[in-house]
Amino acid sequence: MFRWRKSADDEWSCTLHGRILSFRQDASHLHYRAVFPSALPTPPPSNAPSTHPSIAAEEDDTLALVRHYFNLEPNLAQLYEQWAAADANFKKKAPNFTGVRILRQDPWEALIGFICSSNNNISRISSMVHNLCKHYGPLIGHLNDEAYHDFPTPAALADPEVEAHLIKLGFGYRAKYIAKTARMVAEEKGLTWLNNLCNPESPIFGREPIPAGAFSEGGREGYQNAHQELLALHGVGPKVADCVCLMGLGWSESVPVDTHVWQIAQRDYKFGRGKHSSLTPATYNAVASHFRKLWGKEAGWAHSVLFTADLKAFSERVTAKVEVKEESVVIKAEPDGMQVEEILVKTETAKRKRVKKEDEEERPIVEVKTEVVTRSKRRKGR
DNA sequence: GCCGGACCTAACTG
DNA sequence: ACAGTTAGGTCCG
Repeated sequence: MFRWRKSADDEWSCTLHGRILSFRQDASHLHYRAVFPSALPTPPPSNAPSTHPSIAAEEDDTLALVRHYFNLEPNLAQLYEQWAAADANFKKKAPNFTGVRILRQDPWEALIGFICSSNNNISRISSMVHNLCKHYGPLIGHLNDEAYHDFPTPAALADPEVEAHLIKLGFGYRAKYIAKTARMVAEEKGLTWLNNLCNPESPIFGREPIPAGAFSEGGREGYQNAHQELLALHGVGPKVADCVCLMGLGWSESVPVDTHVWQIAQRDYKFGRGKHSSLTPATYNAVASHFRKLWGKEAGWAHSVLFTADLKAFSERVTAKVEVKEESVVIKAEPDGMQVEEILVKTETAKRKRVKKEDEEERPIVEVKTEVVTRSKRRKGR
């Protein structure tokens, strides 16, 4: 999710499953197009007569991929109602705060991305992930003269010289985390090990859903197991493990407790005193379990909504404080579909710019709930 | 199990 | 100009 970039006015692009996906949103629809690599590495030699072989509509899985990736199935309104009914603070802090969905990202990419995220800021995380793709990921194609690479495989990052190179690229101490974790996954545990930690209800793209176990305050058994297993990797603590569980493995009850959530827990949920005065592993579990008990099986989703709402409120307080006289333009809603981190970057940079440079003309602000996906446009060749 | 400190980096703060 | 702080933590002793 740290890889999405603005490819044009009002258009965002990223590689996904071997193709470049671009999105544009208007008042009623989310438009997408997919650009496939002109020369696939393994083209079936049997049917390669045409220089511009178009993919038959039946064979194009892009729409299914998009639906899967953006996790569009769950009923947002119903869930918001449920969370608001169970939690007065949620009701107060996150009303009408639509447009936050939990992406179903590739487990391996999520793992490395969140290892990069530790004690770090989003713009640097993005550039780090971008550098991983640029130097170790296969080239998929170009868009507006910009190269688009896929995320590197575990084997590509397991190369012995990776760590030194990443340090040169400014990864800091995370270079070692990435190199070690890549070696463990590539040479020891295997990528299937990681993928098999997925919630069977929302498996990696292309596989059939299978019911998962029963929900409890500590989370389903599969979730607890996945969280536990991930902790064995270097650079993966409880928070990163939960991020991977939630956004890479589809365990919706996972509640990542970072410093910000910890602040919220102390301020609004009576944590931070007595036995839970500091964020120890025990406190971490208590906080996460408390939110699971409160919000239920989709606790991780509710957590992201509350988190985003809170950060936005904070951001607006800051803006109001710095820029007292200008209050005409207010960001009203986030574009749907983007993952939380992505949203936060955009709002914050937008606000910063406005405050500092009086930069007008930011991204158009749309109040939409996009549930409809239409207009498949496909391109082939170059 | 719980604490305190170190840890890469870049942008921001006083 | 420049030390201190912060950013969606983790590891080590």
